Amino acid sequence: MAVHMDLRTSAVDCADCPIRHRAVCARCDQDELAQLEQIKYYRSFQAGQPIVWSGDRVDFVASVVSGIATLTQTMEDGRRQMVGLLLPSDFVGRPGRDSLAYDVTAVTDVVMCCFRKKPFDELIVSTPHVGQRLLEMTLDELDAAREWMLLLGRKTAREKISSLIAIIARRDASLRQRKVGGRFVFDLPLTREEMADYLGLTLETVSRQVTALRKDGLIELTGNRTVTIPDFDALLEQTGDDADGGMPV
Amino acid sequence: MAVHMDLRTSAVDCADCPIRHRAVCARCDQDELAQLEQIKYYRSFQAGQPIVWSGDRVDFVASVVSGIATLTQTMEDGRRQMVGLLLPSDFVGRPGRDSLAYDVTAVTDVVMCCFRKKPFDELIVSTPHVGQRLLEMTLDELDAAREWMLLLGRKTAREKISSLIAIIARRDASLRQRKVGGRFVFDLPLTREEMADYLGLTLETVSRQVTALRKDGLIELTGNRTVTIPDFDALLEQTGDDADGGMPV
DNA sequence: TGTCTGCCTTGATGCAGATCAAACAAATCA
DNA sequence: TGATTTGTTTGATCTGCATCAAGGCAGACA
Repeated sequence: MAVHMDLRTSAVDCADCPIRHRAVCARCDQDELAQLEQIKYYRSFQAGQPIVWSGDRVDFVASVVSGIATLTQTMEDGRRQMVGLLLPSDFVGRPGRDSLAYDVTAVTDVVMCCFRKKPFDELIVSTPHVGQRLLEMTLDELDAAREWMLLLGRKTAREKISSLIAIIARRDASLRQRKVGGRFVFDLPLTREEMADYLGLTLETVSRQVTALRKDGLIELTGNRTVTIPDFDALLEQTGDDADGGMPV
Repeated sequence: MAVHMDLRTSAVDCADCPIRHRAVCARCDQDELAQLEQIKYYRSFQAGQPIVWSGDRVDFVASVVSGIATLTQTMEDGRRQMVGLLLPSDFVGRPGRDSLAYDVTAVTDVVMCCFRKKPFDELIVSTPHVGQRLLEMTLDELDAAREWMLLLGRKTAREKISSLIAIIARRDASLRQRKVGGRFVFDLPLTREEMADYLGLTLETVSRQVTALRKDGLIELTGNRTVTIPDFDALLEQTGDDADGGMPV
């Protein structure tokens, strides 16, 4: 078993921060940034470690700086549904409430930029740009959640897998500031089981459908995790979404 | 076919508004309210009428004053998934973007309190309380969407129906400022097909499961729409959620 | 070197819910 | 008054995915 420890990583100047222009602080001016800097600290989590348990009191909100985390809901009998996938710059926590309704788990090693909750809540009231940016990010997440609902409620297993691969490819491209046209290579950050939890399927069905997409030439696999999409548009046709499929950037 | 017309109902003073204390204006002081009053107007929609089409340009955001509306996403081949259920005081529209990613439809006759979009966007920047309240409401909606995702991805048909009935009962009770304990009577605002669209089922399955719940004595029906819940806790046990199930008010 | 252990694949079988089909009930209309 | 429409129920059958079960593969560790 790995050492269970929360590393305090050395502080990073906001000016050098890799997520400076996308995170909740994106709109802040120098003055606001200085205030945030006062209440921030970094925490690291190892792959597989819980970050927050559902219902537990948390005294911080945070941005993902690097790595990937998930939000999951679990029923009493163990059925699990992923309800959020957090990539760098995504925000965790709920201003004005001191616990979350779902578990937050580090999928890879994760570094979070945490803000002490109470002063952060006050910042939302006192300075405009944090709240405005948070509203915008929350609206984006709501849109994503609604698209996810369509996937869960109405798509077939094959459409679900194709959609997930397309979503991850797009977010990966966006983080790396690339475009997904033509041939595109990236790493799946999730195991088959995590993909199943995302999609409302079993891991066996995920495995079968991934194999099917591979056999149909829509994706290529190097090992279990590295995916090559030879033709992004061809993959999109398998998702069930209409051609124009929205989502700018 | 009914007359297709947008009624301009007579203006209502915000002070007398039935949703004054719950809507996006809940936190506003007199001064802010006066500014909102400047840019607001009422619109009525008849049951079944579209309010906004996905992708269309909209020049307003709005609160539902009375009646019920739905947000739905539709795939090319006609598969439909409801992604939002709007009751009085709920908000429609996306500040900073001039179209929506889903259709908005009046289920019953609906009255909306609309705000012209451009000045509303400016209000969000210039006055704090509208943006803060909107953030809070959006976070609530996101939580609800995530619970809905668990329902869509992992619950059985019976659990879905029980959950939907419990949700509607709770929201109905909240609007009427009652509690749902013991025996509780209310009207289902949705047809079987709309329930199916909400739950990611077919209308036949909805019908069968409603019948099953009735035969098991968990609900009683008067006509197709009026539901009596003789024992709310017994119904909750069918939802698959853990006993404490969260959600204050 | 062998043997765990975690993750993935593949096969056989079963079932919940979809699909197809028909009939019923209540409301609206001619 | 009967005819049409809209929403609902019920039955018969089908099927996509879950479930149950085994085995494969690569990296970690003794």
